[in-house]
Amino acid sequence: MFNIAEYIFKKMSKVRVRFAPSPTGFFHIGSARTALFNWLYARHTGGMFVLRIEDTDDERNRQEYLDVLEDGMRWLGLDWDEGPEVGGGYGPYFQSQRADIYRKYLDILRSKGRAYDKDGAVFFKVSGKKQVLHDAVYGDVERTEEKDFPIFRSNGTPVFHFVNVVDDICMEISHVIRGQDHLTNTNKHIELFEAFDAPVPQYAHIPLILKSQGQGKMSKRDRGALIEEYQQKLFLPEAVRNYLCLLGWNPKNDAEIMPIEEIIRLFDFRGIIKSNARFDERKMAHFNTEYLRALAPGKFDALARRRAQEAGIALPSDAKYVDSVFELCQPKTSNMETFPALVGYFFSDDYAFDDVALSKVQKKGDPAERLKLVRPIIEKVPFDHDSLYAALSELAEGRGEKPTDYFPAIRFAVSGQSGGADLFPMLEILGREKVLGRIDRAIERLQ
RNA sequence: GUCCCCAUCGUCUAGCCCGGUUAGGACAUAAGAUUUUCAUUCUUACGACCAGGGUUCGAAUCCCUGUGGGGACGCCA
Repeated sequence: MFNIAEYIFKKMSKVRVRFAPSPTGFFHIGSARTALFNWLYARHTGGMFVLRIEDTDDERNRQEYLDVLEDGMRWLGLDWDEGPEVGGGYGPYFQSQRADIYRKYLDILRSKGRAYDKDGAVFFKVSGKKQVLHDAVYGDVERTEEKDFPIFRSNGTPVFHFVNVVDDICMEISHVIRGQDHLTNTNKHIELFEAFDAPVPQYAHIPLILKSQGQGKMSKRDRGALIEEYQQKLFLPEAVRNYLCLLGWNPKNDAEIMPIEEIIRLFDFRGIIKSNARFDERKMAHFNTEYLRALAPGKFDALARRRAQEAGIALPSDAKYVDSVFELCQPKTSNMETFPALVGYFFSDDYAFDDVALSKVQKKGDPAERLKLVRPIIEKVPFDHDSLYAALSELAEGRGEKPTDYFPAIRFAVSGQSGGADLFPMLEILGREKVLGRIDRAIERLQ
């Protein structure tokens, strides 16, 4: 759908936002959410999303750490318009390559008498005036920055507050969307912008993500805190992204699971929440399940194969067999972590008999007895749903029971479990011979 | 310690700006219905306006105080 008004609006957009992480070797969920909100705002307004790397620490193996970050962002679908790999007219996009620029800007401050040396470092002289920050989320916040602060260390390297502001000026950043932990730092930044006679960008501080349990904000060590975890566990990135959108933002219409295009359309500062949000891995898991079940079969198939191989399941060369198993099990899949257990018995006769499952099955009568009665049916009756069900019904009726009374025992014999794929399709996929063998083996083991 | 921000079910939140709702939705939990097993789905239940003062005929909504939670005060970013 082409909307001419929207097209013109986006062409005229001067919005430039940036995500400026320092490569630490981790991609924290809070950082990811900050990147996401910047990206959403850029896409909503038709502006530019800049990725700038704050790599001032030379000690680290930058490439490897950078890869984690870039992989994570690509995985989440957060493509940047300017920055590493893609370039742009405001480079370089690595702070480690901008030393000359920082010296130049330091000279400006010196010439204005706003910078002075102390203990070998360079300090910025604050105005000491009360300032009002007009934050797009928190409204007007009054505060005074009282202490001069260092902008160059005694080893000659520039400090975060300084480089952050200088880069934002150089890159013509129009909106700064960042974590609420920077709210009180903003006074330092405004002081700096004003000292350079540069326009202060529009700020939008977003709430922090708190640990699901205990005190404080989410830290690297908390479970579920790293994007890498979700990549490894084969979460669907769309699900993670969708959940993250709703942590600290709300579309005000009760919608939760929705396509990213819809979120981009609805995203605005008005919907951003002021209070910090606690991370809920259960809700996140629910989103993942929903997305998994709605996934196009071809995509699910690829994911399933990857997970099966990872789990050491030897998939047969018969692609039709594998496909039919995955197709049958997709609606029962809640996550890819436990997926191997869901399908393992389709690919190996060496599957475990689950104790908990067994006790459930035993509540419906002695499974060994039931299997003995079922065996002749499996052996002789045509191996299709209608015939098997009819024969099972007849058997049950003769004993004053229902056919479903026999389901759990059969399922358990064939899969070692009490739940999983639909029973008859499962039997048909496995085939008569295998089912028979498994029933015999189960009778033996259960006696 | 100083400063800043926040405050609705266990959790994420709508409602608040512009006072009048049986305070709505989602996750989780429980029960029931549907189902040819297991699931799904559907229905229902459970469950909240932090406290105290104002203002008002009337306060979740406006004001103040307290309490609680979070954050910032680094030659970290």
